[in-house]
Amino acid sequence: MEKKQFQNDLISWFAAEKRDLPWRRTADPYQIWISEIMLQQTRVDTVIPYYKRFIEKFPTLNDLAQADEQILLKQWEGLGYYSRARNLQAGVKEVAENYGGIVPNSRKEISSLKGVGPYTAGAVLSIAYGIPEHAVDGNVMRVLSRILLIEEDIAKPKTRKIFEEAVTEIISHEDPSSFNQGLMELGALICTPTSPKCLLCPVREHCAAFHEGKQNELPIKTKAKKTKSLQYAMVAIRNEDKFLMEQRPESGLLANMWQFPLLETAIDALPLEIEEQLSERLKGVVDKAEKITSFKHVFSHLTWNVDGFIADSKNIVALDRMRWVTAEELELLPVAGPVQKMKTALQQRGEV
DNA sequence: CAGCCGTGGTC
DNA sequence: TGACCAAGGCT
Repeated sequence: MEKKQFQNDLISWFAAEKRDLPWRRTADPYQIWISEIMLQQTRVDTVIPYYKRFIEKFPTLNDLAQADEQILLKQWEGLGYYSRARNLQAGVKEVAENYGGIVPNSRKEISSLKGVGPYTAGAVLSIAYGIPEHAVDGNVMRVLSRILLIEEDIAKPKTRKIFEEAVTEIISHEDPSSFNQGLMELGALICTPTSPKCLLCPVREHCAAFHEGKQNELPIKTKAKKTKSLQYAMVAIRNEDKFLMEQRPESGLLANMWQFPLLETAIDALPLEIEEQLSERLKGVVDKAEKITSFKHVFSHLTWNVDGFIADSKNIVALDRMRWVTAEELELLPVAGPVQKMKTALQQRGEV
């Protein structure tokens, strides 16, 4: 491949066709960092409103470093992968304390920050600082697997190294930012997973797969395993105008997010069984349980089948990591998808 | 390394 | 409707 010509074709196309995205209107390494974390495994259209609100709420690195975790998680609510938010804040605090508030500009230092892996390190270094470092994500592996006809399985972790070496070899030293973003933009707009638009591709003369007619066979990617399924009862326990909420554990699924008390159950658990198990756990009396909804929630690696109940209680004292809240206070707690679905069911009954 | 970690869109 | 996908990182 003619390296120089490839760089020119890619960068020229990017200059002409790039989308006008909010994080492309700033040169602030902190704001670019935010965008890269939000974009991990998440679509551009989904990220845009979150990014705008987030930058408005936490305009500077110090604003985020000093933020309350509940406020931060509330801003992240609905985006998913909530450990990203907590790792991001941990990384930002490190920069505030150990780097004088300046995002470090070496791969070694920036990679030591919580939540910053090989991709994000290269993205921030190249986009914010113009340093010719590789930033290999799913787009880049798909695009280069076709251009360079690489037939390694991109689902395997060790394959990423092959692409990092390839990018290091061909990256533009004049404009590494446009080069890296150009590869990703090409993957998003032209060199898509299915039916790539080769006739519109600015670098198709450099593409080995196109010449061989193999663009639809690449990349090679083994399939994911199917997810496990779990059955739960989620119970809105009411005492006058308040509901009992509990905060999930500090690690694992939906860490530190809030939920209505949750009980792993057999399929079609009866209201009486729910009352009994909850009274036992909460050391009080839970009664008048009534099923009000039933839904499925699919996570990346498992599925929750949830029966939603409403129940009464009079003498329950909030235990560790629990709190009685009004409908108004409930709106301030960060909650994930399953609890949102429960809140919707409660709203339809006029309970909140 | 494999498994864990969310959500919403698409075909 | 199920399977796959989208600018990954942590353990």
